[in-house]
Amino acid sequence: MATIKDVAREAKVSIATVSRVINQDDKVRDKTREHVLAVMKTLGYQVNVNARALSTQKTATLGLVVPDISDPFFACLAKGVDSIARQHQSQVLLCTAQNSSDSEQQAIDSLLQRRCDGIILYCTHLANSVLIDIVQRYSNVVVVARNIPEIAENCIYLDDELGGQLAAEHLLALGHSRFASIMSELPIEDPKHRLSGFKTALGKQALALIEEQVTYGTPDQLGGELAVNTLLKNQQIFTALFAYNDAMAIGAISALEEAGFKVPDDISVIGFDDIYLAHYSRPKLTTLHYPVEAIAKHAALLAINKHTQIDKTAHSHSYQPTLVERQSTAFTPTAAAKQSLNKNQVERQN
Amino acid sequence: MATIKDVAREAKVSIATVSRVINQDDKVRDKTREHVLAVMKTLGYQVNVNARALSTQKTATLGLVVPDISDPFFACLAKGVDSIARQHQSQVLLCTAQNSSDSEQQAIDSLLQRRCDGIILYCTHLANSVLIDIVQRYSNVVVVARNIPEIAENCIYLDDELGGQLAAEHLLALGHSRFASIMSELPIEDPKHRLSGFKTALGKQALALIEEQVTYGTPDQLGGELAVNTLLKNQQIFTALFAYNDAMAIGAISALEEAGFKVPDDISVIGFDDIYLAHYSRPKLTTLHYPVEAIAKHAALLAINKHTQIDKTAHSHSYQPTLVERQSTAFTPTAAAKQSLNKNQVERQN
DNA sequence: AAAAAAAATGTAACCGTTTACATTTTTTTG
DNA sequence: CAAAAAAATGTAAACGGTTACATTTTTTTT
Repeated sequence: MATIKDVAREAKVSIATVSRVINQDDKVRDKTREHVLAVMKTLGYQVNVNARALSTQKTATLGLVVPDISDPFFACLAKGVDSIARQHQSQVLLCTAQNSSDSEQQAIDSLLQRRCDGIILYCTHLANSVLIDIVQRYSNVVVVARNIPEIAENCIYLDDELGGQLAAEHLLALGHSRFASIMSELPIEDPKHRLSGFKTALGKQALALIEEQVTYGTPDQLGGELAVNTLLKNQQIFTALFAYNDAMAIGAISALEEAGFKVPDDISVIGFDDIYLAHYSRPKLTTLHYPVEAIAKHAALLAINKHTQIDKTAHSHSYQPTLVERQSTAFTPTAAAKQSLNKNQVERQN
Repeated sequence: MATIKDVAREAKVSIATVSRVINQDDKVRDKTREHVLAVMKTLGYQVNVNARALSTQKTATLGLVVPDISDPFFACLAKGVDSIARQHQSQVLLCTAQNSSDSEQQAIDSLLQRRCDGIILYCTHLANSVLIDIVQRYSNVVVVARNIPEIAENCIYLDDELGGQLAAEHLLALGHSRFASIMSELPIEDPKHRLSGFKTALGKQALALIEEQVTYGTPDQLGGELAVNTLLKNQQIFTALFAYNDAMAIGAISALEEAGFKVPDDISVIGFDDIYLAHYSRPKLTTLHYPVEAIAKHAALLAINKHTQIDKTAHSHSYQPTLVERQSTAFTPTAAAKQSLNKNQVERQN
């Protein structure tokens, strides 16, 4: 592949002049520039950005670590990061970590070794202490979906506790009183926070969610199916189910319908994330919207130190989920009856 | 960030020795190695792979261009490429091209500039002539989902024509005789091939698909909805619908049910790709399986010139789709009646 | 048209590695 | 224990760019 030297030789100018043409420096005579550009074209010259990075100490690269890029949630995250990268003439270097802390550590090392201008981490296995160490050493690292006090400035996360509360409040408003939940078994904090928020809101109505009504599984469709089957096998009775995410919720609906329950007529199911799966499924999922693209963008800007472009009035480091009502939740049969009674009364009054 | 010089100075050895430690060269005394490793650790040293790339002319990077990473089809493609990259101690550099040939060209340039060891392209806008030029100049470029004779050795693609045929044969076997199709409006060849195969198979039964029974849209859920609505508005009558991909098929089902048709009872819908959407949707989609991960892996190996690891007996440069029967297709009402008649007769005979 | 000022171009050091080759140190051999 | 052989370490040139500074060329001024 042609180098700057080849171009310089061919164009009979110095490499400095070629470099100026490449970098659109205006201190080049038009005639020279055109000549050099022509030579570059015939040689198919492409600047070597690795060499440039060495001398400028900038790589125009944003590193991203996610567990699995084929999961639509992370694909959306990647999309958000990519859009910021694009705005800053940068590219995304994608690392998938295969669900182990070793693999996550490796991914991070390889991004550091590439001297990414910024690094965004969605880690599900690495311990807080490791992340703290990394962020303190390398300040261009941002941690997504974790709230670690020691490195609060480099964390962007969703208020999962609030999400759990909103889910519970929605189901309570529909008249439900018997709940169950299926959560992710991964060693991260989100499921704990979501569940804790859910329980808090139930507690306010003097309702509870006991241990037997919660089962765990992998945060995907299959995990949802299995988790619901465990609930059913254990004879748990419930009319409303809170799932860790949309994929699990969809798996849950499958398993429930397989078992003869109608969603939402017999059982209401609420998901989390609001990735586009939620639209595709039948019934369309009621879920909590996770502003993942906004979070991704915020994280990316933070990572490349473009704080100025972040709308700080709108968001601190914490984002809030919002309820999206679709068709997988409904009034409980009894509540529905009451509701229609009320409606009749209202109609009669009119 | 610490450099090799810092380590050398601190460890009181030459940079060559440090380099040998980094690269696990065995010509280093154990004692020296341990000492250097210790210094590297305290300094938090990470090798600068850009500098290394300059000197070794290898970047351990695989470039990938796709239209949109949040589309699960491309996310699967990325996953396949990533898995090969991982096997070769490499990383994936992801470029999304925003549905324009300019954007695609830019993405390719930026990957060339990074001197990726191999480059995999899924381009939906760039003309064949441009791709031919690129591949002829840079032999480590592989084009996915295109069959361009001039650069056949660097193309990996699906036999879309066969896919269309299989779809038609499946619907014919279910007794259908009135067809419609919704295809992608993007300027690529896949939809043409799929439709052509579909028509060929219909032709063999002296059936046809006229122009009015085909509408076009963006290859996503919304595009599917709109395309079906156009069909319905134009009073097209059909009992079987062939969609360009699963997302359009799901959109189509939405629109059909909205219009009062039951899928598959009134109208059968067949998709294409068999991405996991196909499982999530209700009814689960009958579709043509697109071995996208296998194709991605094959392309990645080809791009990094590891021909030896490709199972050539199993696959040339062309892959074949396979029919996956799920629940979105069924016998036509009349055929269903006949079928049950046959069944009764068989039962009576027994 | 010569001198001064401005613009264009060139020279060379540097970025952080790897690696062939030179040199020094250690081990083996007789 | 000295010489030879082997092993370990160091030196310096490359890799392909950028850029401060020096030099040359062109333009402006008088």
